[in-house]
Amino acid sequence: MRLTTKGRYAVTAMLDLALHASDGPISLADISERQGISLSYLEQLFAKLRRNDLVRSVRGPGGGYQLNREQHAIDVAEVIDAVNESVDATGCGHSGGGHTGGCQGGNTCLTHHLWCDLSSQIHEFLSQISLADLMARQDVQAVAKRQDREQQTLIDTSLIEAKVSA
Amino acid sequence: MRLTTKGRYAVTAMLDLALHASDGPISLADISERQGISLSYLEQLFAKLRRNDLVRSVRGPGGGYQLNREQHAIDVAEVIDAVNESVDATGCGHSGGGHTGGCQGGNTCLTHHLWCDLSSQIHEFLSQISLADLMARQDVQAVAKRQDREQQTLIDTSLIEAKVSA
DNA sequence: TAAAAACCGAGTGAATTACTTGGTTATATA
DNA sequence: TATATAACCAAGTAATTCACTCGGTTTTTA
Repeated sequence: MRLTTKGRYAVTAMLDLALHASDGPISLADISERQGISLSYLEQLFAKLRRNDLVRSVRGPGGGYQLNREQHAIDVAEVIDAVNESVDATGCGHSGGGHTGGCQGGNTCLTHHLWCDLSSQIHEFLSQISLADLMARQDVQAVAKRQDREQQTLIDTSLIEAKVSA
Repeated sequence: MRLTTKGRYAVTAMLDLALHASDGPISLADISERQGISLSYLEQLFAKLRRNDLVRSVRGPGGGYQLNREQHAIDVAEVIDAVNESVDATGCGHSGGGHTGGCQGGNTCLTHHLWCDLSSQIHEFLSQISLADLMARQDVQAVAKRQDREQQTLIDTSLIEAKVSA
């Protein structure tokens, strides 16, 4: 279980999808705008999310991505695991444990089991939080509301600019 | 609380110090041999550990490093924090939380509080584990015993080689 | 037919990791 | 007092990852 900004981006994007689920398919351009993540990076992340059956895509105009399961049936841990899929399995790290490398020559290192414990601890924590849980949080609601307002402002502004240039 | 191999190396090295505390100061060369970590890298890590008062050094022949506190008074979290000391404090991440960056323009991102929760969860877990706790673990005892045997074999071998070349 | 969107691959600058090289200083011991 | 040991220090470096850019193609709707 690697914990990097990559996984955070993925969870943020998935949560954005969940929050706007009622609007039909959501384009990555929308998510990019709202969450401040580059479009191409989102494309890479969603390719992995799609491969892991966490989202489904609709192509063409009006298309975008949708959650492939109910919001309470997707947990944070699997979102992070999906984008971190990197099959190395080198060293002593029996895949899944998260502790790959660090043990020399097939021998477990001193702290091997500690990291395994920690890894499962983190996994346990994150697998008990679903997208539905996140959506119910007050802080998430507040941020989401602000982001929608900001995006609307952007749209209005560009409409005005379009009229001015016409 | 960043979790990388860097922190793991540091904890492994500190645990090695704790396990051989009765032998007086331990040289980094010994730790390097036993734990398979490069000497210079250890030097860098121990410079930070020393700066954080986790170890003290003895220079000259027979010198090395010793724990600067009792084994039960040093926990895993502070060892990791010591080697990860990188004062950025950019973005929304109020230092200590661990979630730096990811929030655009001073605004907290959707999952800001989630990562703060997780970070404190991990910190909580690791701060409750002392070097003494680690030493008491059976798996650690077993690995330590094997490592000492291996090192002794190396010493014996080089002694024989020295005699042969003489 | 044009535009919107997913899909795809290659490349890139910045940061980090783990390490190497090549020193200097301090100190115990022969 | 000479020598070896070991901490201490600074610079550089290959490999990896991250987050992103660029330049496409394919599918689908209007």
